[in-house]
Amino acid sequence: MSESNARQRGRPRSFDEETALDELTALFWQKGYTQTSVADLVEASGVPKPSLYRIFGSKEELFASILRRYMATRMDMISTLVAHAGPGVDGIHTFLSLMRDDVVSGTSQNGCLLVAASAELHGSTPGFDDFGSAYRGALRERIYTLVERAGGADNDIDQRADLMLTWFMGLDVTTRGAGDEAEIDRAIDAMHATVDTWR
Amino acid sequence: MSESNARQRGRPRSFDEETALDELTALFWQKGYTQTSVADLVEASGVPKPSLYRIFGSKEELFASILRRYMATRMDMISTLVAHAGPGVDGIHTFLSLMRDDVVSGTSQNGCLLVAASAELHGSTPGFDDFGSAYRGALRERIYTLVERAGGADNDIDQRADLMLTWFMGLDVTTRGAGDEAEIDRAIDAMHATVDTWR
DNA sequence: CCTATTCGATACCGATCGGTTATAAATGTC
DNA sequence: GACATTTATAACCGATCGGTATCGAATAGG
Repeated sequence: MSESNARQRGRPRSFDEETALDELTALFWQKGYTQTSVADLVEASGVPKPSLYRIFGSKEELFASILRRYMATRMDMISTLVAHAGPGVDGIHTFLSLMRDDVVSGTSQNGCLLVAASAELHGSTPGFDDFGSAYRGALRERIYTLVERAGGADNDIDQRADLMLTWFMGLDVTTRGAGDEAEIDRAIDAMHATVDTWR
Repeated sequence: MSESNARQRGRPRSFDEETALDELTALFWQKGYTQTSVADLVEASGVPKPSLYRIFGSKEELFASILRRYMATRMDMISTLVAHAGPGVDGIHTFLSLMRDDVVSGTSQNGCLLVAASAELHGSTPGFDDFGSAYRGALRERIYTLVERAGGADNDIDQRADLMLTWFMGLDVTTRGAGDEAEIDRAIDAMHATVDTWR
């Protein structure tokens, strides 16, 4: 509570922190963690280098902050999609259509940042593996509620959620990997067809 | 034909090229392309640095050679799995079981190198995106023949192959992302359940 | 034994890496 | 207007990056 508007004395910042975080996120998203240099970050965000380190500590801590922030907004977005999807098998179809919009022409044209980051940093930079499994866990919860509202036996619901979760990560890979629109549509249509058998 | 045994004059090499390639592949596979330095490669493979550059040209060309080599062996392996799987829906179940062995205790515990590489280098290092789409294309051919032998309408076969392809990439992500054995089993069991509906 | 040839060991290169250290420029407070 | 405080500018740091050049060691052909 006492934190907001607490910045009064001293020279004002030349950048907006949220805007800068958006641009930092976009750059990491495009090029990956390792391939993005601090000089790149400074140039793209307009945040001076000493300020970057004063605020975030290091490149690694900055990336961790960005991943946390991204995780929160992405989970909010997926929760919203699930909420808008409605109940029943039709709700899943609606959800898939909404996801298609985001993947084809929305913000997720480079796949999921968390998937890319955990895949890139696994085995070389410890402390980032947790992001990947946390993402899969949070994503599964939302997919589960979506699938649950379509009915079926408990065991079926679990397995359908697991299938859709794994499929979802595969769609991320396809999206990032320069997959053209037709390839993405084939992947999504295939899921549509499978969902149809859940009626 | 005239190429084999052509290396005669000059000081003999202190390393076996195929063995070295295996170790270079393993290192790139673990740490990713960017996070692996040439010094790491030299240390892990035993190939002196000048020899690395004399034979492969550059780090980037070396990685391209390794990806081509990996692609060939991986496709051979998957073709073998498909061949051993046999016809019918049961063949797909067998295929999934064989895949599980490779993912859990085989050579693919870090996921697919091509998936990781194209995801890492996309957007930063041009010329590697093709590997990803080529991999998905070649993989889809093999999955298609597997699914085709289980029967069904042409349209169904196409969509089932697309589903299984996307699922497959998702399994790669799960495998690489420090997914424990139980999580991998859930992903595979979910596919088993879906395949059961194809009878 | 001499030469051509191929490779290994070592040192080296400029560039870039992530990160820091002045010092000056703005602000609010009094 | 003096002062404390926060930020921006710019130069700078050692380390490491990918890549190369030099030179000696090891082989085959003659």
